[in-house]
Amino acid sequence: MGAVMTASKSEAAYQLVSERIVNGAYSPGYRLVLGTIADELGCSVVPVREAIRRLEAEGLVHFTRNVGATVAHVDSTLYLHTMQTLMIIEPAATALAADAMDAAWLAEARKLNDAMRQCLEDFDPVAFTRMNTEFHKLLYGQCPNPHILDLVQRGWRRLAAMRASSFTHIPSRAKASVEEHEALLELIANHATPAQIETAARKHRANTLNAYLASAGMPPSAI
Amino acid sequence: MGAVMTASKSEAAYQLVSERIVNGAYSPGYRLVLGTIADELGCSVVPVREAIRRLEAEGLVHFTRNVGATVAHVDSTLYLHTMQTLMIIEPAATALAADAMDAAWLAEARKLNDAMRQCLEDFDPVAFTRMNTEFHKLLYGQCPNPHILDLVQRGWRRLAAMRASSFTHIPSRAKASVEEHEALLELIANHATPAQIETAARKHRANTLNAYLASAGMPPSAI
DNA sequence: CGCACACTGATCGTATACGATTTGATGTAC
DNA sequence: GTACATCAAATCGTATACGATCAGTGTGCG
Repeated sequence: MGAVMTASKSEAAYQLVSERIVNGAYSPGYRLVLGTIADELGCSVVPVREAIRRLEAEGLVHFTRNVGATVAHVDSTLYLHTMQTLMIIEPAATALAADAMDAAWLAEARKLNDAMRQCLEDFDPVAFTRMNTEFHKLLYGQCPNPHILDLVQRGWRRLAAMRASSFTHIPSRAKASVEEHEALLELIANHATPAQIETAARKHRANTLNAYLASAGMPPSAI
Repeated sequence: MGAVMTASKSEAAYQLVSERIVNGAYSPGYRLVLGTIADELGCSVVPVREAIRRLEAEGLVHFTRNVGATVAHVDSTLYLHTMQTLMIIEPAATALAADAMDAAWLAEARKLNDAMRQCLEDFDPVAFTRMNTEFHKLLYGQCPNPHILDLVQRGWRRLAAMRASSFTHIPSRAKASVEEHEALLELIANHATPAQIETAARKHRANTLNAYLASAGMPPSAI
């Protein structure tokens, strides 16, 4: 046989719905009907229900008793809250991952950031966004604390779900972003302390958040 | 009627098991058998299963496919990771809640911290721990970002589950803790910036974490 | 004596079935 | 024309049932 049937149907349902939300195939507000998804997967509603509840815990879907589930609506508040959460956790994850950032890691990160710079010249925002996601994954991916790593990943998944619905994109930040990445890598190359790395990474995230806040006519983040 | 039957059975199962884990009635390693819990609640296994999976997502229980669920084992690593996560998130939540800390709030917090000081003199570690939990809840409880608030609460629930199994208690930190609380309240009373509040609150948490690390012969936290 | 293997009891995973609840529509009174 | 009561369809929530899987046990063979 090709693939080993290790995954449960509940897991399959989770993967399917999750991916579709992150991809944007299911837009915010989309009604998730248990029976429909169950039919599509060729299983009964019980595993689907479990998957939906898991996605609810992740904040990707909204669930109302006896009514059903919908893909979570994206509004400026939700976006703000997600960005704020990431602003706090991701830099910490990055700092905690400092030990794992060796020469090979640095080379890869620099290569990726250079590719992002190239995207700027090519006016390719789609590739830029994809690479930016990859770059940040490189930053926090080696975090040795699984709880923190999980929180960061969930945050990025939520962001992806929002971006897929083209909620927000701030082109004016792109150039500064690449430069801040560069500065951060420089810090890391010079063996800055984890605390310094965290500060710089948070600054980077705060700048992105504040650019959004400014565009929405709101005051900058307090922290 | 007394209570309105708004809660589903799944919710009831979640509440029951959750409370027992946090209380310590179910110790780490305790085997959670769906059928047994279902009988106890007078319902079938389906809602219980859903509750267990939710607790798994929270990190309170460990789940193995086709084998079953057990209350998550507490080891030094898990404790460390949980403390580290709280060290990062709770101070941020506190800083974000700064706006809501008015005179009335300050009075209540001071009263609680004074009561903690009294517990020190009375050598009452149980009341001290309870009040410490309350004090920190006061600190982060007004955080306007629901995601962050949720993360902090989950962290404290995990801590409670560990403490219930008397995993750790560091009496030598108690006195310093009260004094650090005092200093933090002083900062807040003097209208320090959220960033300053976050720094002080993180210092407080880092001290607690480092006291544990030192007692375990490990190096202090990098951030 | 130790190891491999089949067997068994317990438990999980999911399908099916049915009652409970909500929603939206229809009809009627005002 | 509007507001409200009533009803039907859709959907959810859970009970029950049964097949699937795993840990533990006993037996036979090397």
